[in-house]
Amino acid sequence: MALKIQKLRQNRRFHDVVEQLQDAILSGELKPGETLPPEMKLKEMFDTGRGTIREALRILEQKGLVDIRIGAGGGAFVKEMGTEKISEHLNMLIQFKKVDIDHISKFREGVEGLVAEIAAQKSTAGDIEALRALLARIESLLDQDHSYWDRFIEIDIELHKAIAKIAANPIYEAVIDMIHQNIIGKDVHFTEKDKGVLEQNLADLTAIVDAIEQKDGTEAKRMARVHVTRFKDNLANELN
Amino acid sequence: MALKIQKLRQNRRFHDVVEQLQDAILSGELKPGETLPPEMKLKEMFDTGRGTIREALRILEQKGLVDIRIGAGGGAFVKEMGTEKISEHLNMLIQFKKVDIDHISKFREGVEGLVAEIAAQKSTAGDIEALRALLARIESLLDQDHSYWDRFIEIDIELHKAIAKIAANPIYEAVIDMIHQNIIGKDVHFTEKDKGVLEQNLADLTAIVDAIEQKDGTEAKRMARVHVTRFKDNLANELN
DNA sequence: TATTGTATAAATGTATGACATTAAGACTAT
DNA sequence: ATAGTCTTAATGTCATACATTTATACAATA
Repeated sequence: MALKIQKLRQNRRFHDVVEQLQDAILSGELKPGETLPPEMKLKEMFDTGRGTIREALRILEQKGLVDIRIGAGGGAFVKEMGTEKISEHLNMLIQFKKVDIDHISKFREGVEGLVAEIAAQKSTAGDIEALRALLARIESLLDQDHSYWDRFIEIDIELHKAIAKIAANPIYEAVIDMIHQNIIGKDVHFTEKDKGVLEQNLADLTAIVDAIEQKDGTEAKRMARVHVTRFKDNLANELN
Repeated sequence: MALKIQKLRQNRRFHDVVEQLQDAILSGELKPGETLPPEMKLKEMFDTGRGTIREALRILEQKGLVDIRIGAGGGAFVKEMGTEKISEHLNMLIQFKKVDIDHISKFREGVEGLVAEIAAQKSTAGDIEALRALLARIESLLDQDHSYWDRFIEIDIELHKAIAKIAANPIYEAVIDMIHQNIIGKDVHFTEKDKGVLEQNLADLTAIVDAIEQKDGTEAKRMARVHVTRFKDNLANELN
């Protein structure tokens, strides 16, 4: 026979502790905001040394599952999970040169296209109204002094998130979120000469919303992809 | 002014240790394969207790930056970074959010479609050869006793991963990986009566590979989506 | 000669106990 | 009311001892 060997994982007690606590959290047995028992209690419960417990807690903390606060009323608080840790890793991969901006942009292009397409199929009148409100906010931004233009990206992202929300699939939302966290913090600043770029972006976004309103999935997808590509190119120029 | 406050991070010595070691790794000062100094040495170097060092090492390990082996010749080995942690976290995220199978499947449909399309554009003769080899393995599986058929899913996943590899974008690979992690462990078993289903699946996969070989991205995408959808439906029936 | 056993040493894994530090809350004094 | 002070519950850190794992060298043996 093929002799199926399972690499035997090293017996490490803290690993067991992590697993059990993680299961409790992911299963919802321990809800966000609640605290795990204090180290001394855990030490007794698992019948192990305090060091072991602490190593387990460090791992859970690094996984983003708990938040450890010291002092009275402190302890390990179960956290609402988000995408921070994922983008932390993404950033590490970028530093390690395993991933570059182009990879991210290409991925974003694909996913935002899918999302826009689905949103076009599912959108309601209320959804469109919300999107239009965001477009209006961008427009009013452009009427103001250019020192306000940095907020453009923020609202742009809000709009993409709103579209993802319409698609009504939490995985798309999470993935979109992961990508956006990576765009934020790039710290770009727009000057007077960038006005054309921003107007172009606004035109793109408007076209996407129009297509979604008309339930034209194909066009929504196409424009979303065009927009993302153009966005990346501009960002590359800004950072150059 | 807007008063930009930075939440003051709690003074925790192990955090400092992590930072310094992480910098050394990310900057390339410590290269993959090399080991950090042993705990006792680090303890001296940082002038701190061993527990503190160990907590720092646990964090680095969880970050996927080092691999800790015990025994003589062991230690903390700097790892070649990969995308595992990203898929691990994505996976935790959807477990935490209790995303249902249907959302995952719909997402998978979209992403596998994109990946197949890109792979069709980038595939080389060598790539096709590898894919054909996997198809052959599935075929030979079907010739055997049905007790072997459970391995079908494994190879199916291998094939999808191979396609993702051709697309040559680590982010897609990570996402595909996350999806597959979620499918595995469903523990389906095929019986004699499922032969038709498996043959259908094989036909789908063959069609995908054919399309990729002919650089027909549109068809590759279409078939990938069909395959994923059909796969889900069958799985649902098996589990029912 | 090839294999099997054995001793050694180098590293991580674990347990225990003591003390330091932090921060919330109660209580006091002004 | 506000500011100080004490108490206390928690995590943070250090030191020491011992357990366990594993690579390596070396010896014993068939």
